[in-house]
Amino acid sequence: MHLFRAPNCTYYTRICYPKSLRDMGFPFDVKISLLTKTRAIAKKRNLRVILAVNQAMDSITTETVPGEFKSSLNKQIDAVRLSFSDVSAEGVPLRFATKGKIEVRGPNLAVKQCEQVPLKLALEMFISSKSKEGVRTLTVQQLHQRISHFIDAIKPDFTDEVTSACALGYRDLLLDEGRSHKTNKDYLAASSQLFKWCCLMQFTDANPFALITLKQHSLVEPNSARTRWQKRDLQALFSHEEFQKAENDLKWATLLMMFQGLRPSEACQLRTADVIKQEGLYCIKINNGGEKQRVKNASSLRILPIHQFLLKHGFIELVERANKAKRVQLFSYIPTNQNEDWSRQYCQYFGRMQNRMGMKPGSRPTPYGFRHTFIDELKQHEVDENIVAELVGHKNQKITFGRYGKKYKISLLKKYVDVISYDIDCTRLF
DNA sequence: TCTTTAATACCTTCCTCAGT
DNA sequence: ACTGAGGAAGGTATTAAAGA
Repeated sequence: MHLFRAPNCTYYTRICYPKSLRDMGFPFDVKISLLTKTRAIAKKRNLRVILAVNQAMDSITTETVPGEFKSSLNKQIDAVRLSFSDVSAEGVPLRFATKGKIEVRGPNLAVKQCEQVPLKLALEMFISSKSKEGVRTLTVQQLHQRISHFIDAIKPDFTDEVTSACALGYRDLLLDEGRSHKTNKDYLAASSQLFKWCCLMQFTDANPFALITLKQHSLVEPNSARTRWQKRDLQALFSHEEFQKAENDLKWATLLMMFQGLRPSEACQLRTADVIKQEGLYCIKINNGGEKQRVKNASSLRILPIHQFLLKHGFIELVERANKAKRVQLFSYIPTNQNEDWSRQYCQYFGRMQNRMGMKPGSRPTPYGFRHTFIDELKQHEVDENIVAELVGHKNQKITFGRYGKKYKISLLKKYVDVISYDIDCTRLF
């Protein structure tokens, strides 16, 4: 019997049976993994597991059937592991020394003393704590909305009233209400987050949502979740008078998505200064240098050579005109409402235009679909996944640091953006 | 043990509807 | 046309489990 340590504090305990037992027909050994914050906690927990296994082994007689013993041992080990949930990550017991009295301190919260914490108060405190984490306001708003949905449905008054049975009942209710699988998962995750926080605050002993799952998997294939634009859709769009008479901003933003694979918001927030020259080639720099300009995440930062189609139809001239007019933003789109949503105006104009074209919401391809189309076209042309990932700003974990870590040359990327060709007639567009 | 793959948690953005 | 609200999906990081 020995302990060894694996990276990131996963501790494995491997228990090898003594030879005498192996001779009796116990050809297996037991492997237990424990994930903890510190080595000290892992050691303590391992000792408890080993104790349980030792006790079980002592009960082995010549009558013991190996298969049955294995399953009963597994149950005992699980029971020990489950008992760890009464201990927080730092190894501090969650139970109070003075049970029932709760003391809360926070910058904006007076010291409170009460027998139980009202759930709505806990929610407000959680939300206020969450909004300090530097996440987008919409994220916090969405969390609030989804947890409120749970509270309104089940109507518990206090944090410690919520049992796993309540949580399960709520799950069933969600399943009846007919949202998508992923949305249901996110609803459950929101409430789970609240109770996780309640555990840390010592408002509750356990997270009632911890073991609640949805089981049935989403039937939607990940790569067909949103429909791409087929070539005939693109041709129909280009030859439709609604698109031809649309504002230039809308046309150009659309072209940027089609030919460069930009996200709608990335196209809408482009500045004139983001069109640069590198290695002698015109490029678009996706960055967060401007006022209110932002990127989705670190891997979104990238420099893209501009596609020949855009060059041919006057993209550089457009930028130069904007420069001459001393415009900071390339387009007239501005981040609207408190969410500072850059793509909203564009997406709404585009959606209304599609309505006029007779394309029905829900079944029509959407602006984000241009990005799917871009990626899919490159995929169909057997372009290396790493190249595509870099063009669209995805993180690619397959590239090993130090070996393939260098960025591709702009001239190489240029060769690949130009692979895009939709073969559409655009003589009347410009 | 070490590596690879699958599942989950969490955050951000996009899409649509209804009210004004 | 603009907003708020809520549903839906995209995407990364972390964690669990399986494989070699």
